[in-house]
Amino acid sequence: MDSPQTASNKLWFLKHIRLFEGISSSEMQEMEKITRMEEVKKRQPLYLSGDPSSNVYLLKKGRVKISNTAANGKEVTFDILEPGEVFGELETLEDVPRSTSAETLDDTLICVIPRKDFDQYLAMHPNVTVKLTKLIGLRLRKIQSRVEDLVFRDVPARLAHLLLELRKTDGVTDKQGIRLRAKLTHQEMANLIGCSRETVSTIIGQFRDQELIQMDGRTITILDEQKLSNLLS
Amino acid sequence: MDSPQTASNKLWFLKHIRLFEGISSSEMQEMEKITRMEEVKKRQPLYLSGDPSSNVYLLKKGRVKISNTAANGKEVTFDILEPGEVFGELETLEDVPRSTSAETLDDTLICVIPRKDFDQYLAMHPNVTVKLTKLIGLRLRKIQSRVEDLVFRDVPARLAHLLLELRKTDGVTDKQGIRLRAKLTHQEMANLIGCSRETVSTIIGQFRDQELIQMDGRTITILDEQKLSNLLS
DNA sequence: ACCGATTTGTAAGGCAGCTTACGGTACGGA
DNA sequence: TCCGTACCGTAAGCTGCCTTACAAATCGGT
Repeated sequence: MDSPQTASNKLWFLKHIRLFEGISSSEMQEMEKITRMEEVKKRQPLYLSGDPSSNVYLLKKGRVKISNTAANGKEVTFDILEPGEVFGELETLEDVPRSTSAETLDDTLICVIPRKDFDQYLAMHPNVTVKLTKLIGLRLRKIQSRVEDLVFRDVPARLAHLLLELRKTDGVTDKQGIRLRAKLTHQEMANLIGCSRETVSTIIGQFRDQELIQMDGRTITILDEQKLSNLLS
Repeated sequence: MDSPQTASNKLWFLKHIRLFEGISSSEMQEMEKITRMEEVKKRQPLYLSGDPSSNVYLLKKGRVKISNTAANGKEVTFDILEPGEVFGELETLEDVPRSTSAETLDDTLICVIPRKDFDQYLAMHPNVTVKLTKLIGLRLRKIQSRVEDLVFRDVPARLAHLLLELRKTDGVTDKQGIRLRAKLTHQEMANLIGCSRETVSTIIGQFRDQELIQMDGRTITILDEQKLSNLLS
């Protein structure tokens, strides 16, 4: 087994971070110098809304949930990040408190970069800054489409949309259909599409009855992608 | 009256663009060279969703609405831009089709920058790139809070929130309270908070009855900011 | 100052999805 | 393999908002 604590391994991991796609390896080496690698167990908070924005993170292994919780306990999930993503950089750019919380969903491996070092690094590596701008731009477009979903679509359509999105990042084709590795709870799906847990249960049940999906324990398999797409209308 | 077509005036305007806050005037001069100034009458589309992303825009005078329309004709408004904003740069960064539409609300003055020139300019002016990243970051946080609004709050709270936000960019204090220069129709407010026009009419009526706001024609004056804030809870 | 076009006010009826409630099921740690 | 805890399924009742409908008011261009 590789030991992820070694510097050589850190470099190997950096290659798989989207921020460094198309970036020279000497520039990655410089980034390597300012990062600290950490293993974080599942279900651990990395930061909470309101915290000072002292670090930027690179996700190596496992998934991280970016969310926010209202006073009454209700939660929205903005994104579930897969390995390769940068996160936590938004607020550090302006040095304002965290506007979201981040929590690991699995046992993860993350790189931690102190805010100041990240700022300095960006100032010295303009092409990485351009890449970062593009990544933030992609995220903006993604969340714009979340707003459209909430305004234009009802819950069945939003849920179908979620499943079809998960298929892209998380789907594995097998004999019956496309299996989603995600294993989200109904509550987590509800937080992603903005509805109650009970409604997700009901609609998932309808999808199962209509043989659009199949459930094996907590694993979802998409059986009929076409009919699911039709629900988006 | 100043003639906005002259180069000297273009430069004067650039100083008032947020993207160039803290940027040297020699760098602004270079930007000046690649821009084309245009006057656009009110209610004109600048681009539509699906169009090729050929230009970036700087808004000098008047307001521009960034929105999207569903197949059934329903519309979401993502933002109403005030003078000083950059827009249309998101999709040009990646050279993908427009994901939103842009339309003037007033008679406007805009600067048009061809995509390639903007790209080149960014490559040569890293500090402007950093500034752009920060601006896009701010927009991302703004739209995240729109998602929170849609999920956490009911229509009265969302409308109160909208009015309080408009007060920041658009509010003028006068003897009765804070007058909003915006003059939005109920339909436009509905598109901003994700509800029907009729519901806005009803809730605005209730706010008036409770003397939280006052209406003079299409002008809204906030009478009791405190009580309006309480509605956000 | 006029007139067509746009916007506003209001109200009844319907329904999607929330809330409340509770029993059953699966999971994961000891 | 047991047991506590978390998650799931389902259903009845409620409600906030949408839809439909139409009349009144206001706007803006000539």
